[in-house]
Amino acid sequence: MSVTLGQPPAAYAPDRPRSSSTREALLDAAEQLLVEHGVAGTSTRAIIKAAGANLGAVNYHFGTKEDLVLEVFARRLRPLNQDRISRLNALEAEAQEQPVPLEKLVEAIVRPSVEARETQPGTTMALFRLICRGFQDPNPQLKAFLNKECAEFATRIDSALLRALPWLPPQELVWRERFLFGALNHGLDSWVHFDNLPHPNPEMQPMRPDREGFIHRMVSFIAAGLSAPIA
Amino acid sequence: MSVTLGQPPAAYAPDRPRSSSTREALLDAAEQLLVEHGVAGTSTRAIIKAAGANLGAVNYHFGTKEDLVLEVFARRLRPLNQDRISRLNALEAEAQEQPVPLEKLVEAIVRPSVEARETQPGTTMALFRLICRGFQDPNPQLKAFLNKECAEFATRIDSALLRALPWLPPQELVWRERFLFGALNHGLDSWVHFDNLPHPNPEMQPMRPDREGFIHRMVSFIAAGLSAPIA
DNA sequence: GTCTATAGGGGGATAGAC
DNA sequence: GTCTATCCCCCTATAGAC
Repeated sequence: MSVTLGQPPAAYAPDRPRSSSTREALLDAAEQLLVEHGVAGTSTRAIIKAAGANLGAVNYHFGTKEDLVLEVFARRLRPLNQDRISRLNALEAEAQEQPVPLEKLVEAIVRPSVEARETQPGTTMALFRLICRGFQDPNPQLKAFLNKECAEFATRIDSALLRALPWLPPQELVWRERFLFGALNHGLDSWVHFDNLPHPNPEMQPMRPDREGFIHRMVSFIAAGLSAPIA
Repeated sequence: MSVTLGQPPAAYAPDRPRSSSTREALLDAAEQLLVEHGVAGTSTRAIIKAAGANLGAVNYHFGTKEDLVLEVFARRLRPLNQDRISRLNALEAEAQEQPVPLEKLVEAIVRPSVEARETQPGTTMALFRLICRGFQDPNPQLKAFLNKECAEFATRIDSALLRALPWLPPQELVWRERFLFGALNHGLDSWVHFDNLPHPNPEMQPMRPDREGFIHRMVSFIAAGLSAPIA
């Protein structure tokens, strides 16, 4: 029952987005689906379908679904934290042994997240939403992996903040940093997925600030919180 | 091949926690599993197994898995927001037409979350973690449902905060409230699931404050952030 | 109200052809 | 490196007995 003999094997989805390889296509497709549906809500089959690949390719390139998911996170987190560390290096070089001003440090945390779209080709803002959620994911392995990826930057920012806030006991900084990252993650999520739902109070109908306006608002709130007097 | 004829039908898990009904058992079991594994990571079968019930019971009492999940949230959110509104009423009565001080308002937001375990019998602290994650769940229906459940309190706290911060444009408050709830959710999550992982800097090895200490730290940070000067 | 049985659809992983 | 076929599992929802 052979027909049209000699026809070359056709790609299954000839108009799928072209990536440099199947591996990249899988990562790109997985990233978008994870953003939309979360880790537990995304199946390997959905990923391969969106990537125009097949089940075997996941096993070949990543081993398991979980390894693929971790690489999706790592691919974006590595340059993000590198950017943060570079900014910290620049600030500390500029300050010449003096403590770096608090607002500058907070900006070094916040800005790379907001600007990732521009500094990392292919990154969508929605990606950061995924990272935010990852830190609260029920899967403890994912949480541990993300913490490991951020460990170097975390150590650096800890000591810089302690120098900027010399009157603050280190034990207090630990908790304030957690509030900081909560505000950052949730605020960024709100900004990226801004939905102009009608507000009961028309005066408070939210407006979406531009990038610099958003960074400024975030830095102001966080710097004030970090500087709060202690009892 | 019948054996031990006449033996009464045994419960599948005779030592399971006794609730007032199958319905309550399902809600209790679902709540714990949702906290541990998230919405997409929790199956109806896992719920019925933990509750010592059967698949039909879910359909009978709730209709679908999703309806069960929404009721798990609603059962805890209703009294939580009632508590917040009651505190707000008391503060406004006490202030007699004057604006309520900012710290008092923030405490009315924070304290019911932290104290839910005591004011709502059966509530575990972990439950709040679930609610926090629900607001970032990929399922938009869940997010919309939670927003609806919190709408009354949200309206009330908006106007109270605007009175306490008369110099702050309402448009600015909108964003600061989002930072607020991010800090609250993430901070509470850290406190409830405090894991004493070794910190690279021994000085910053975190200690878990008691309930009042935690509320105080949270209120200080948030009140300072809300009061930050505007450009 | 409670339970069993079953329908009907995906799920992850892998073996082995090409 | 890529793909198909397949194993065996778990999923939700429902029909209908008790």
